[in-house]
Amino acid sequence: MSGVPELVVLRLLAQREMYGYEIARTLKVVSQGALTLGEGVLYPALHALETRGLLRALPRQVEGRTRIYYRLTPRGRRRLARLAANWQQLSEGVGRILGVADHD
Amino acid sequence: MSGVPELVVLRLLAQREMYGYEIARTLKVVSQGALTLGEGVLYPALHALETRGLLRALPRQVEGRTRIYYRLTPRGRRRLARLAANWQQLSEGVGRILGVADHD
DNA sequence: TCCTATACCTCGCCAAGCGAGGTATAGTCT
DNA sequence: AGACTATACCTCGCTTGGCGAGGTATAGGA
Repeated sequence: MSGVPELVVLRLLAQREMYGYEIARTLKVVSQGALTLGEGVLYPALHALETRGLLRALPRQVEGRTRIYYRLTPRGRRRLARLAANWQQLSEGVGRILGVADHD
Repeated sequence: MSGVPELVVLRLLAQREMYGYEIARTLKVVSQGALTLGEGVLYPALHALETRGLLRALPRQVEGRTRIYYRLTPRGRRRLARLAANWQQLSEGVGRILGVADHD
């Protein structure tokens, strides 16, 4: 219905390349704790997005640790636009329902 | 993650008693088409909500057809408050992610 | 040595979403 | 009479998604 994890991951990566752990941290900070993706959600999501050709994986060695940076592909960018529009719709729709004084 | 169907159903019923078919129609109208619950979502949701004691079912015969009106219970009202707050949180969180100019 | 932080991963469960199909009545149109 | 539309309910079964719990490994500080 909402596809929030996919949406927010794509949105962050539209800014710049990031690796999984970083995405998780950033999400928490930017959303002020309102949005937290557990690793059991995040990593499978990243793999799925890569498989579907929306992300490119760029593994790098940094300070002895492996980081897999992800970069948005053009398809990913289009997908993001679609999902963002959907979210906007949904969000406004729910907003209208929540805000009904009364109807019909 | 979002629990949108449950939220909007409870919200509508907080206004007044309604029956399933009516809920579906109203949802569509009020949300201006942004939000549509198929019957495969709506009816199971209503049954679940009733089982969990958040709704009371009130079957009535109207013009030769059976309508099952639903009324919010006090527990349903509390649940609605909780879900609405959650939604608010989520919605704002996603909003912040979508609106990032840049961070960190 | 041990703990914490960083950084990745998968398995398996449960819940949710949702299309497709089914039943039945009332009213309208041909 | 027959066909079609709108109303009104229902369930089955598939697929997706979310998510906790667990596992591996390195670096650095106590």
